[in-house]
Order: sequence, then C-alpha cells, then structure tokens
Amino acid sequence: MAERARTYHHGDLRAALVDEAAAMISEGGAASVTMRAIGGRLGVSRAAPYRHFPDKAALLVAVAVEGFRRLDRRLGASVGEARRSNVERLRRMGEEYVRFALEHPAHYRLMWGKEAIARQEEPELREAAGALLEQLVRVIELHQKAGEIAPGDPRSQAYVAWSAVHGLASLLIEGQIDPNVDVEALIRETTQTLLDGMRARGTAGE
Amino acid sequence: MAERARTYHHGDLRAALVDEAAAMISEGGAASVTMRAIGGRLGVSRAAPYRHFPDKAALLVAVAVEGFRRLDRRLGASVGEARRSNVERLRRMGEEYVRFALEHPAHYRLMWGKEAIARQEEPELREAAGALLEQLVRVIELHQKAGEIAPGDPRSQAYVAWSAVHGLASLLIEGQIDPNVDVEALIRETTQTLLDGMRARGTAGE
DNA sequence: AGATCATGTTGACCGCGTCAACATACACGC
DNA sequence: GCGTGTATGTTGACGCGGTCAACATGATCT
Repeated sequence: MAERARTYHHGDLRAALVDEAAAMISEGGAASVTMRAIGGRLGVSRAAPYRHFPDKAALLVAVAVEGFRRLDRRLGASVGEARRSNVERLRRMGEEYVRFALEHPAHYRLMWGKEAIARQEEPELREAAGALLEQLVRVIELHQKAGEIAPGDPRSQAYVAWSAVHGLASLLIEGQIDPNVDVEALIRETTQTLLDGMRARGTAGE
Repeated sequence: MAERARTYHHGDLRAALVDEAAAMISEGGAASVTMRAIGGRLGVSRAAPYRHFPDKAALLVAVAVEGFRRLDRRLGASVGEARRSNVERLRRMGEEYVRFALEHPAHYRLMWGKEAIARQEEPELREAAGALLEQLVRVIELHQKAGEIAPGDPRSQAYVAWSAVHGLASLLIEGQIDPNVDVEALIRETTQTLLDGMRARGTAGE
C-alpha cells in the first residue's frame, strides 16, 4: 500500500491520500470517493485530509495530475519502443492512449470534466496536461520532417489527433459504443483514418 | 416559460421540471441543479419532483434525452440544407455537432458521462443516442455510394467520425484547448482531416 | 524542559437526496 | 350536487457528505 514509513503521526499522509483516492476511483468510481471513506481506509479521521488539501476538489486535482503523469510516461515509453518506421510512433501513441483510458476509465474520466473538478484552472493540472500535448506536438513535428504527414501548424494538428483518440476513448468508456464491436479493430481503424487524413493535408483554411 | 396552463395543481409539472433543469444546467452547470432548487424555481416544494421522477438521476436522464433529440433535429436540419455536393453533408454534420456542444456545454456534458447519470442504461437514453448514430450511418452510406469515402463497414466508420467530433467538442468544452486558437478553423481542420482520412481508406483490419 | 508548529481528532453545521405521513384538488359514478 | 378515490403536492425527518472550529498530541528547536 504505502511505500513510506509512518515517521510522523501517520506517515506520509499526503501521498497516501492521493494513492488511496486513485485506488478508490478505480474500484468504485468517482462517486465512491468521499473524504470520510478515504480517511477511514487510511485509518485517520475524516478531517485529517484537510491538513493536506484545502478541500476535496484539491485532492481530486492531485489525483488527476498523477493520472496525466502516468499517461505521459506511458506514451513516452510507447514512442520509445516504436521500432523502425517513424509513422509507427504516432500510431502507437494513439493506440496506447486509448488503451490507457480503457484500463483506467474512472481515473481517465476524472482527468477531464470541469464538472468533476471545479478547479480546472489549477496550474499544476494545466501543466500536466500541457506536457502531454507537448509530447504529441514533438512527435508530429518529427513526422512532418519525415514527410509522413502534411506540413502545417503542428499544434493544431496535435489537437486534431488528440480529439480523435480522446473522442474514441470517451465513447468507449461511457459505453456509447456497441459492445459487439471489436474494440482493438476500432482503435486501429481510428488511428489509421487519422494518419491517412493527416498525410493528405494538414492545414485547414478554406 | 411554460407553454401549458396550470389546469391541475401546478400545471404540467413534469415537462416544466425537465425544462427548468435544462435551463439551470445551462446557467449554472450541473452542480447547480438540485431537487430543492428546481422545485423552488417552479414554486413547488422539494419533494414535488418525486411525483414525476423516481429520483434525481431519472430527471437528468430526461434532460439528457431531450438534449439528444435537439441535437438530432439540428443535425438533420443541417444535412437537409447541404446544397449541391454530397460530401458537404458529412462536413456540415460534423461542424454543426461541435457547434451544438459549444453552445450548450453543460447540457452536452450531461448527455455523456456515466458519472453524471448512473442510469446510462435507460432504454430511452440509449434509443435517443442510437437515433443519432443511425442518422450518421445513413449519411456515411450515401457518401460511400457516391464514392466519396472508401467502402467498409459504415457503422465502424460512423464511430470513427463520431469520435473525432465528440473528442473535439469535449476538449473545447473542458477548456483543454488553448483559448488563442481559432476555434472555427480548428473545427474545419478536424472535419477536413477526418474526411480525407475516410476517403483514403475505411476499413481497419490488418 | 518548554515553546511552537505540524498533524490529527471530535463535535457541530448545513445542504442535499430521499422517504413517510399528511393534505388537497380534480375526476367520476351516483 | 356529493362522496370517494387517485393524482399531485407539502411538511417533517433521516442519513450522508463536505467542511469548519475547538481541542489534542506528537515532533522540533532552542
């Protein structure tokens, strides 16, 4: 559970709270996460978390930030192991992105949604999400240089690519997609269509 | 406000509740919607809504269903007015889809999210969402026949297209996209990339 | 050791969803 | 027109959850 010893009153409560909240989200969804329950599972009282976070939203922000970092690391790793061809990088990134969402649906959902987290403007959160975008932009620039996708503003292309994978992840997570469809095939088709579209052009304009 | 007279105790409360809830969602977000507040704004007591909906989730489902219907109508209209070229239909549908979401962010958000609505399985909700998908599938079939997009299972192509526009709508709504970006241009770029990708191929597989 | 700060606990408050008991009005058969 | 039943609405109460204030205690520093 906890990686740290309880040197203090409890130990490293702050980190434990984030971990525990993340675990609870995975187990029982966001609705099951209550300050009282988190405290209970960690053996502290209901108000203890307030010594580390001003309110529940702040705790959830920390959980979301952690999610962004994990996703960022995972995508980085997937890009790294993209063998030979360059085009594989973007494809693998997209596929891994969706898989991550499918493996951690509640956590992924939390990472978005102004609703769940009123404090969408927390700098830490924006930064974590921004890092993800930056990574995507860099990969797209690589592809552009290799002539694998059309030239154009890599940032807006990144948004387009992000939209595609985030949209697919959302639809899958929210149960909007017929359970009979082959999910893996759909992921491949989506990324393939995206790559084809990006190769064809790139800038919008008229 | 209300289109009906108050023939009964209050009038047509059921419909009024749905309208009012939708209005409150638009005004103050989903968090501002409480059974007590809805009742208050309609001049009834807190428990009155329970005569028409078993619980809050059921009311929200009704609101979400109404949202799907409006979106469905709007897309239908936009397809109708797509002049000349066939390819314009899908493009306009996509653009209108995103615009709808931008105009009614909180309502759009409610239409998804298992989190907001535990009862994602309500047949009425599934049906409303399904109608939307069907409309998209039909348009895609038209395009296929016109040779404007590659052949393949129109349903999975519909999911791909839906993913793209839903993803873009989500990112925009949740404030994940740099506010300096030209939104309209991004919408056009996204739909264009999607159309290019769908023209290039269509089926995934290996 | 004593002062001080960090950390945790307990008690209390309020808003919210919801149910039960009670009230009222409309509808319908006589 | 009148009694009766059902649909609709109201009030009171309960329990849960977020949160604050007052209090307790362990750690830290001189």
